[in-house]
Amino acid sequence: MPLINKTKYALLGMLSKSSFSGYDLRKGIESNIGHFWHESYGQIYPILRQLVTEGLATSQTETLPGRPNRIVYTITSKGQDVLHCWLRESTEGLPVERNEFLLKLFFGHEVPRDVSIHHIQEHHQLAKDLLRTYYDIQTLLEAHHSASPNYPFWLGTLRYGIIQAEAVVEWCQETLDRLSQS
Amino acid sequence: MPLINKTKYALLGMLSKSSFSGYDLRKGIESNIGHFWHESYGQIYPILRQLVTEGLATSQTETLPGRPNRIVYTITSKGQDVLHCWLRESTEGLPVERNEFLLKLFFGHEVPRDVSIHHIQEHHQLAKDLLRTYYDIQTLLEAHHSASPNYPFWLGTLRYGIIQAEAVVEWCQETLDRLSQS
DNA sequence: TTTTCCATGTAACCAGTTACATGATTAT
DNA sequence: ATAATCATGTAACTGGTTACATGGAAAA
Repeated sequence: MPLINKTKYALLGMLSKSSFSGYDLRKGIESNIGHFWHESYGQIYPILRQLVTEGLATSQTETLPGRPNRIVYTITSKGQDVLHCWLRESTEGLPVERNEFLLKLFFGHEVPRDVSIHHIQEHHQLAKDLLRTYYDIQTLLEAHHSASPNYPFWLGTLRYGIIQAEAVVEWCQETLDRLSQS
Repeated sequence: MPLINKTKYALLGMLSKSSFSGYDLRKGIESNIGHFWHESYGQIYPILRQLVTEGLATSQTETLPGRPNRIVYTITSKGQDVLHCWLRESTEGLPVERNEFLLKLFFGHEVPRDVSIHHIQEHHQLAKDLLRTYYDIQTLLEAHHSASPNYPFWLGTLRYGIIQAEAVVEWCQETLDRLSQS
């Protein structure tokens, strides 16, 4: 059993909603949870076959004329058990991710003040852009999925991103003020 | 030149403040920027020697009786140039980090409602604890470093953590409400 | 007396991305 | 004509952690 590789569960989670080929899984992950989760083909394809050998999914090859074959994976009840078991487990601690932007800011005294100010202004713009994207998604989510049983959960993950991005926008304003006047 | 390995710059940044041994660098990184940056010995020691061969740092071995030898590294002016050059570069994009907590929440409909609620309550507690830690650090920072030229930058990185943690606390309240009533 | 601290170092491993190969089809 | 899409797959690489080895000193 892997220590930190959660790709398996991300794939099982997607397969719990519907059957997918490897190719579609990648796209589905990107569009549904792409703001906090990525998977590359180099991970997806080997692990899908692993799921089959472990009995957590089955595969059927679709042959369509004039198109490449598709291998469609379907979760098994054993796969659902494994997914549910993982979903019940607590996530331990907040993992410390490396933040290169903060690393540069921390050593900001080494370079002229306006260098850091410029970095923060760029960060500010990124956060505002991201926020607008999130607001658009929120509108779409409400319009198309507000009746889905998944809605409160999907809205929850989206709101997480929104609140974080709003906080970053505020921080940029506050910090630009401080660096300008001190 | 490495594509994403920034350990070199983290080490140069620390060395720009003062000379360090590998052992002390680890501790210094942990206590100064440990909330957004980690380094392990497996990275530190090889890269320190690499800094010396690249002329970015020099090393002197300290021999003290009854203690293990220490190898103390000092940044060179070339090392400072390299650091300053990196500090001026823009950080591109916000890297998407994997968030296992959100992954579980996204698939929350697969398990009973109280499972997700429990996860959020735990997350809430973690965020509140982290926030108290940050507030304590803020008090210490103000008391001991408010006159330092580094102060606005160090405060900036700390405030970033505070604002993010406050946002998470708010989100937990909002989301617990929504999941309880819907 | 057992654990922790000091201090350096490396081998083995794990996770993950990138870049490529293949080749037909469809859109620009 | 050129590029993008569909679709699977893998080898090579990079980044990073973990676990261990060494061994004396000081603290619990």
